[in-house]
Amino acid sequence: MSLQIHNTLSGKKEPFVPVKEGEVRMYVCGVTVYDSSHIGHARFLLTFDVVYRYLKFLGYQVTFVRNFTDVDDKIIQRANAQGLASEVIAERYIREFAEDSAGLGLASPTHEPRATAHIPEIIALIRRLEEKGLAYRVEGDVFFSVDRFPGYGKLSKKRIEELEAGARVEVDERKKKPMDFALWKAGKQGEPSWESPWGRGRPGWHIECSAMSTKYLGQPFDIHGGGGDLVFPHHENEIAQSEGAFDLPLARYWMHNGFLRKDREKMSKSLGNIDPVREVLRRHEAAALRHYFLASHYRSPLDFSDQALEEAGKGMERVYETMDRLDRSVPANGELAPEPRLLEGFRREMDDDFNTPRALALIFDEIRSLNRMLDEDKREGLGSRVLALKVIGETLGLLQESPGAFLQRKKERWIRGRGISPDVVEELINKRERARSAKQWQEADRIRAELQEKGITLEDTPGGTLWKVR
RNA sequence: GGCGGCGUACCCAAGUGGUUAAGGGAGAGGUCUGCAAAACCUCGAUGCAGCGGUUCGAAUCCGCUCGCCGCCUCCA
Repeated sequence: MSLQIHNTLSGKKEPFVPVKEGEVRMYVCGVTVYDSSHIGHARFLLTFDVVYRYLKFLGYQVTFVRNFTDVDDKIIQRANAQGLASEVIAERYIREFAEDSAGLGLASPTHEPRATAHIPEIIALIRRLEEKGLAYRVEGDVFFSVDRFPGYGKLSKKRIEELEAGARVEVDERKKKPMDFALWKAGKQGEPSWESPWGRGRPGWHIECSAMSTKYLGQPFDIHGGGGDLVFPHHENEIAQSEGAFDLPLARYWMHNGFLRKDREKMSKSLGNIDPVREVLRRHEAAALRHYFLASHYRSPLDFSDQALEEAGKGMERVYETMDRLDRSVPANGELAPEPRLLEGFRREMDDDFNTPRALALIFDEIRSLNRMLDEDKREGLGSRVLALKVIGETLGLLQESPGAFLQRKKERWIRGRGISPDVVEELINKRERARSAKQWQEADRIRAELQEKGITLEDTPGGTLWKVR
């Protein structure tokens, strides 16, 4: 069995066959940089981060492109509201995005192109559409004519007539059809604009992705991804533009992730129910967030809550505790190869449209089994199994840091939040140690209770007393 | 109105025709321990929103009902 991917185009899982053997080219629609990324963005970012990592794990040479939309109505709005240039706003949030991205432990895409750096390509593409009679100008604007593209609606399974009937927004009267969309917008005072055959202006939203994906990946390329809300109209329009221009499919596989919800409603700016990535990362470990996302399938809707994240964090702690235990008791051995059975199991699950919940289950089964081996002091094959576990963890983007570092940071975060000094804790532990060696159990237990009161749990191990936070 | 999705144990969540319905969190009992903690072991849905139907066999297919959500407008 090989990799199967659910393709929005067909609505079914299909065997994945790349255009070019051994290579995968994928494009994922990124963010519009007018505000901080929120946790809903984190879902699509992590979804495709894992897709990217897994394809590499399978041995493909992957070219991964994720763009920034850095010219757009909302950026302009925001810039004007703050009396700043729109480039300043875009720059600010691109920088923030890089920080969040690092915080989330995302692997860097091959290219992260910006719309404003591809104006010539965009103009060339629009000209081509004009020449082919798929676009028309009205004053300084250029629109795409959906009537001239027969496949319009094939991705979102919509029919143009029905869209017109259900149109709820006021239509620009200058358009031939209500569903026609802007490829180029005439420049206005106080907006960024570029010279073009149609006068000064700026690109419409959808055209940048067509121009950039084709530039970096060619056409057709393998995988095009994004959040489910981009299916219509964004991706539908990309298809119309690119396929209209070149008479070739744009992408073979279209992948869309489900939404993150809060209190059963989609997270969105307009509802005001969003949590910025940076704030969530202040409260929770990135690994907890990742576990939480991976524990459900990428296409399912998922409800966000701090409690769920808390629980996911506990699971990850168990994993890291075990890894820590293994690091301390299994000597590193460069000669070992990762245990193939475990890797095969992982592949079997992931090949089924990236079934990360199953893959996670595999990890936890393995964690239990390894702990048991340590408990029973059995060591045969332990090294290869640990190695395989690390490979899998890395492929899912989990286990990106050493267990020691993870556990230490978690402790420090907690301590800092409560203004407790580690020195004081250490001192109490020493005091208890003395009481214990004198078999003064009452005193020892009193100290334990005192620390427990503060949320600190003691763990007596052969190597001494360890402490951990709740 | 059109299109699509969801409803599985206390909570989260896999599984979409066939041995015992994954896994995580919480809970109960146990092993270990001076006592704990951690780890491990055991237990936990005779049932998968409800009702019918197809089938030798259904959580899984079909129909209806109830409840929830998304897209159709900027949105990951």
